[in-house]
Amino acid sequence: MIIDKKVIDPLSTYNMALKKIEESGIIPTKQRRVLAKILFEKGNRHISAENLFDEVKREDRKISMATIYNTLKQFTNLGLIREIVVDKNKSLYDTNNKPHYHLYIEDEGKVHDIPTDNINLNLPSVPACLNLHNIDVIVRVRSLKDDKKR
Amino acid sequence: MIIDKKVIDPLSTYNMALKKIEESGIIPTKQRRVLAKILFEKGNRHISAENLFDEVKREDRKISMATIYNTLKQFTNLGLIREIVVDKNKSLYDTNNKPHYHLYIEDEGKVHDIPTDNINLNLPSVPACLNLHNIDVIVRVRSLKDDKKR
DNA sequence: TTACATGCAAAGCATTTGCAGATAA
DNA sequence: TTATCTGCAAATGCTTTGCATGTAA
Repeated sequence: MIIDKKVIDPLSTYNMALKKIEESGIIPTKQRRVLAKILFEKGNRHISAENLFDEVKREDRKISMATIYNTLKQFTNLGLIREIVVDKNKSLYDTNNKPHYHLYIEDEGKVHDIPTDNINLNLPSVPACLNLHNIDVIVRVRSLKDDKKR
Repeated sequence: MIIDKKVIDPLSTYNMALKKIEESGIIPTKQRRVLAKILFEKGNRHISAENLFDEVKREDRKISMATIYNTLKQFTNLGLIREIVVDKNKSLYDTNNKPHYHLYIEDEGKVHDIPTDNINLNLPSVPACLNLHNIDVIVRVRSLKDDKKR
């Protein structure tokens, strides 16, 4: 299996995000710029609200959880990031907005991208009364070492 | 697209569940029998803890939410049902324990089964260090009438 | 100046847990 | 009898919200 670790021009992704924020009518405040930087400068990420909070702190800044949640929702609505539902206990946000699937390592809580061309998904067409929104594919695995658990 | 509505011998599914409960060492108490009946007698279902609670009430019984949650977890551990994560706000439990995928109608919160042979999923093999647990495929759709929303 | 954004603390909500009383075998 | 189960109420943990204060343009 090939796990996608390719970083697709992170700087331009960040700049594109900033541009989208400006164009969208919301103010590119300090907080939003800091969060966009963390989200997009390092390439494709799968990050939780709490992780984001910690990374902000690591840069000697502070952004409240309320703002982080608000911003994540706004960025999601702008199509900059995508919420991925792999575990009901914690929302993860995916900065890769190109089509791809996910490999979820359950005992580590880690998510990796799988390029769509690694999965041959031959879906019959959706009925006319329904609007296809997305197809989520989550390959759930466990590290062998933790196999006894659960 | 063919949505699987086929009911696969619900009575025997219920009996198999009862048998599995007895064999597993947990006591087949009144509450567990009532819940197994609701879950398995009507064929394949996708039900939440709250829905279950209401259905119990509709039969002029009462089982506490604590017991419903505990029982759902036990049944999941026995492999009788499977937790499906389509929306982080509510857990759904799937009584169909054969391989299949899901069609999720987002604006209705409804889930339908899709037979695996309707989706051609050609997955490369998983590395030896990882243990394949499950592959979730969720086809997310919206009713056209609700398309303006969100 | 003024609409919009932030952040604190409180609220909300699904789920879990502690524990005393109840029940199955 | 005794281990196990049930159910209440309280606790938990993530997420959202109300609202006073702060900020960008």
